Amino acid sequence: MPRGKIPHPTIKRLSLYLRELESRLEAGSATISSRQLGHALGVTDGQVRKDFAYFGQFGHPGVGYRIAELISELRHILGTDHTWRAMVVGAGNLGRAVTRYGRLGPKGFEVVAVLDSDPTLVGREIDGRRIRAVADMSAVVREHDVTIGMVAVPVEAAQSVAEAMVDAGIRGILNFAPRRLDVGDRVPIVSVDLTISLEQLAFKIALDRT
Amino acid sequence: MPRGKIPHPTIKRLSLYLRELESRLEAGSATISSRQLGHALGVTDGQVRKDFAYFGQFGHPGVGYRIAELISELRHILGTDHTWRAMVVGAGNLGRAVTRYGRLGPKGFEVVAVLDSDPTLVGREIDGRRIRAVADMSAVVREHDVTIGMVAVPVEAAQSVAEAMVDAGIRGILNFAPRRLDVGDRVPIVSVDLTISLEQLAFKIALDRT
DNA sequence: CGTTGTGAAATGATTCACAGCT
DNA sequence: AGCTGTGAATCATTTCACAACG
Repeated sequence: MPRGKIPHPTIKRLSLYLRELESRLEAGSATISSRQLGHALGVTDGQVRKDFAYFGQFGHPGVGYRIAELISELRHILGTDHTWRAMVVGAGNLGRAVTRYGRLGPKGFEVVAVLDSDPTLVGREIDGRRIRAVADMSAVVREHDVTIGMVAVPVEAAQSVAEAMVDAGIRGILNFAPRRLDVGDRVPIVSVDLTISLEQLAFKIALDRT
Repeated sequence: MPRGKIPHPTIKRLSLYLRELESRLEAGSATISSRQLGHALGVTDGQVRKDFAYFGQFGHPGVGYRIAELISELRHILGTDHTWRAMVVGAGNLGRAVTRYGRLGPKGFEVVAVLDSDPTLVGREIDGRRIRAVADMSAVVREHDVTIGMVAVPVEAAQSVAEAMVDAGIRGILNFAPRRLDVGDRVPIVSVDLTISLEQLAFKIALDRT
């Protein structure tokens, strides 16, 4: 669907546009101009128009963008116009928080399984889902047709869990462990690292001071 | 300390370099070349050298970079050569997970307080820290000399908590709520949004398919 | 030697500015 | 009148390539 090559920063902004648009639709707005949308996220109106133009012509001259329409387009582009089935590996604090995280459904994601290697946890329930053994990962992936794996285990176990996920047929990994995972380009990985976010914040605070 | 203007992408990589270097130091390595370090993160050797060159001359021709030395330099640049005191607002699943997150100390961060608005939670303990009322935020910030605030409340409360943090004298915000926070440039904000990370992953998976 | 530091060249992303549509 | 879509110009970042160094 994309016409030509898409800048990486554009893709990051697409999600931010979508979040803003959903909030405005809920608030009752029907249309929005590139100027208004850009202002909300701190980018220029031209940037907004260019970002969308990589994927087609979604706007209406003299009017702006119809919010509901643009939301569908963006969901289609991001691939969240259908639901992705995800599994969480690691039922510790973080795994439980992610599993119980609400509002994922309307965004196109669903946590369908939770796994842990601790035998005392296996069989318990989190938010209505019975914890399965990590050893059963392949079966779980098959049973639930899981496409996304979330790594929420201690850092020492993260690499081997990631490899097991790929072997089990997962298509992408969301990594919460504070280390680089090497799966040799076999599936895409997105990482969320608390300490790295904090470092970025610390740097920005120090800049402010100057 | 920085010579000239620093590209934003460079700052993001600094944290990644640091994480890799700490892991290699722990594994017993003493030096590393720009080639090896770049290979580990998927960037070119030239990129690595240029990134460091914005801040000074840390390498040794014919040898590479001495890891321990480079780690100190990076920590100094990022401002994590001293400890930042942080407070978590919101003692739900996520707030508890963040509060109990280990290994923050060696990275230069410490969660010194946890707050919640639910009176039935106030007074309870999380990981040895007594939960305080959100109404006492200013006092907590003063008592513990808190500089970083983490927003771990439901999305509806996020904006007002952020404003309260700024009023209480916080210097930077780490936001876990899935919305944009507006504090009018008064303090820097870094956001961690699970749904946005998942969308980015979904997009990458869809690309792979092509 | 192998490896850094760094200008110069190439590539990539953003801003500008305006024709054209409603 | 108001706003989009887009080529051209500007600005930012990365890559190249090589002199200088231990």
